[in-house]
Amino acid sequence: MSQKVFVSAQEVADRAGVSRSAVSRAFTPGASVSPETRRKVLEVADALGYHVNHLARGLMRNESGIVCLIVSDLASPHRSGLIKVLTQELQHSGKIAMLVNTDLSDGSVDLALRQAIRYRADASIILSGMPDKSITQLCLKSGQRLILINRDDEQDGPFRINLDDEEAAGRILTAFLRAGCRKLAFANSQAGTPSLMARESGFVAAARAQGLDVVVERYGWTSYESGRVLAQRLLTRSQRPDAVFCATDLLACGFMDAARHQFSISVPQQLCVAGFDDIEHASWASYQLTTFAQPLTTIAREAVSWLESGPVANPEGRASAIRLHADLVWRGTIRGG
Amino acid sequence: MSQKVFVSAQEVADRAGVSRSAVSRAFTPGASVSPETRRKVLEVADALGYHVNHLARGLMRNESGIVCLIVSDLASPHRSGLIKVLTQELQHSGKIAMLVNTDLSDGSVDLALRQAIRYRADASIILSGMPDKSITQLCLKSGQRLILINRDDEQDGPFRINLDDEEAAGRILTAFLRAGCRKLAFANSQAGTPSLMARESGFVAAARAQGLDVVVERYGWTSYESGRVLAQRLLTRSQRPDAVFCATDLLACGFMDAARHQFSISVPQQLCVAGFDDIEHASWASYQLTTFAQPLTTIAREAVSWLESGPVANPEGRASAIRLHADLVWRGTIRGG
DNA sequence: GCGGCATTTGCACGCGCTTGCAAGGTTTGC
DNA sequence: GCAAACCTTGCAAGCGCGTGCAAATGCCGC
Repeated sequence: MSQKVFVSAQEVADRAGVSRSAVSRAFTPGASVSPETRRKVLEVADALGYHVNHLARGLMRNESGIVCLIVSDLASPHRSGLIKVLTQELQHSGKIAMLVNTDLSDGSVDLALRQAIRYRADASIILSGMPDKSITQLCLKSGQRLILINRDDEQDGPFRINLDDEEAAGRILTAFLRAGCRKLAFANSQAGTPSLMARESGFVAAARAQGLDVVVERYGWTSYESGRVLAQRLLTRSQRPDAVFCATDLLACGFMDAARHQFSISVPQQLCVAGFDDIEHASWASYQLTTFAQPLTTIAREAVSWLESGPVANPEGRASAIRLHADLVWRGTIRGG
Repeated sequence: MSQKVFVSAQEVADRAGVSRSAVSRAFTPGASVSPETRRKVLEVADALGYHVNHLARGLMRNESGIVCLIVSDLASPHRSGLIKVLTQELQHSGKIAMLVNTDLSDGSVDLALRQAIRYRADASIILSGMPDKSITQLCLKSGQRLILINRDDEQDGPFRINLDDEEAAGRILTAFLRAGCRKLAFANSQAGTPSLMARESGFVAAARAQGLDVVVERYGWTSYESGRVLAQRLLTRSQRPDAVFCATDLLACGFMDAARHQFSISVPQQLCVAGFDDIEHASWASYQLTTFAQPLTTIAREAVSWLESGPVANPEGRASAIRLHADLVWRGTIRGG
């Protein structure tokens, strides 16, 4: 293929009149090398355009510096926002992100993890889907660290970061009730993701505790289009809801557009709407959606700081998880406030 | 750090009763190995959870399989859409994407390219910013391939993929004129990206050719918020424009929201608007924006197929670039059609 | 001037893998 | 039946680097 000819440490050593080990040490923080030698080496290296080969370094150090991000539906606002802060935080701590898109086939989360193993990634962060238990075990046994974000898994071993979806659902119910709503609905996708289901069941349970029923409708993917379809279904019922909690902002946007433009329902006068994620459009003038903000930065920081925290205390991958709080962002789609 | 203990080829060899070379060959397509040996090896490998170490393989083969994506503003709809198709196509051709976020400091495109060199990436694809010429030369000299997307650079060596922005600008002018608009405006960000500037100058030039003037306004980043500010500036002029070409859909969304909700101007009756990119929201009911579609899939395919096309014909990095056509997506923000 | 110590340097080995080379085994043609 | 051709296989070298170890250097106090 391409004749790649990178400058090697040997060339730098020769030009600087030192041994190859000296070059190696010059690029290793804290190594035993005199300041003057280091300076000389760095100078020559810069002039020659030398860069440490991280493939080889990873081989020796048994630590590649690579962290694998496993994600599907990568173009959705929430996902891309999360990826953005994750890459930022990772780079900040000297690591580099490898991105695996799992949109294609089905068992591809497993395939993605295998890819991570091949490149000897220090860790994998899973944002979508759910790996098979066997492959999870393989990763852990190999010493790879695993982080699940909003996956709410029962498996022990991986580090899990979740939001308190049920609690949020309870809060939004209170807001609906205070606005005088009684005919409640929940609009969900059919994805069946744990966090989506937690929002749903949390909302239903909270309503039931108040003696109220919730009409639950699920359809398709977590997308704008699904939101429209859900509106179609929920707003044509004989008992039209006066408050809808959408599992996601994207659904909420589609829902609102259908409600306004198709059914000429005014929000929030005739219908209260809430979403989840606080994607960018939620704040746009056309939506002004009341929703829950995902603490993206906190999630990323927690993930990275767990990675930095050294070896797992308990060798037999002990359970470890945190649950974060989602702030309610109050805008204009719920009356009162 | 973490005691990573991956299964090695030696262990597989021992268990399968073959030499280490046999294992290596079993995992190399087209290598000289009997079908039976290969089967045996793969079986044992699977049982043991062996995975070829791509760091070591990359070291030997002088080809890591890594392609570095260098990008800023990663959460914007257009960027994330591009990243999505790029990762897809790369994975399809057996490569893996490394993601470098350049949001932080300024010279960080250069830093990103250095990172790509360290990991001996087979190629780098630059979606944002502009690398220094010296570092570009270093990459090329090292045998790294370079792709610039929508960067419209003059440098020879890198492969450049661009859109025909000027031609698109001409087409949108025709559409405006046909709708009876004569008071033209162009809303741009201050980013000064070549493609944004090409849209602007193309539009201005086309208008001038028709004897018409264009009011050009530039402000801030390429964002929704900037669109609102631009609307503020353009719609309060004594001579209010009746047609605005926004350099980007995001700007157009902000512009339209401000026009409607703040100035109570109806689109397209009183004001025609066009954007560029065809991001997802452009098709949403609240916007129905007439815009140009970036041929994302084609861009990604062209990029990857250029990577696969083997060594550069001309050793001294010859110029090589393509210019793609942006389709006009006709929706509801221009009268007539 | 010299022994003791701390610092710096070079040597050589190994990380896990690929691959040229030659040896061994099997098939084919005559 | 034997040589030539082919397919497989193992050996060993080497990819670029980090690092333990021992040798070399420099410094200090006496």
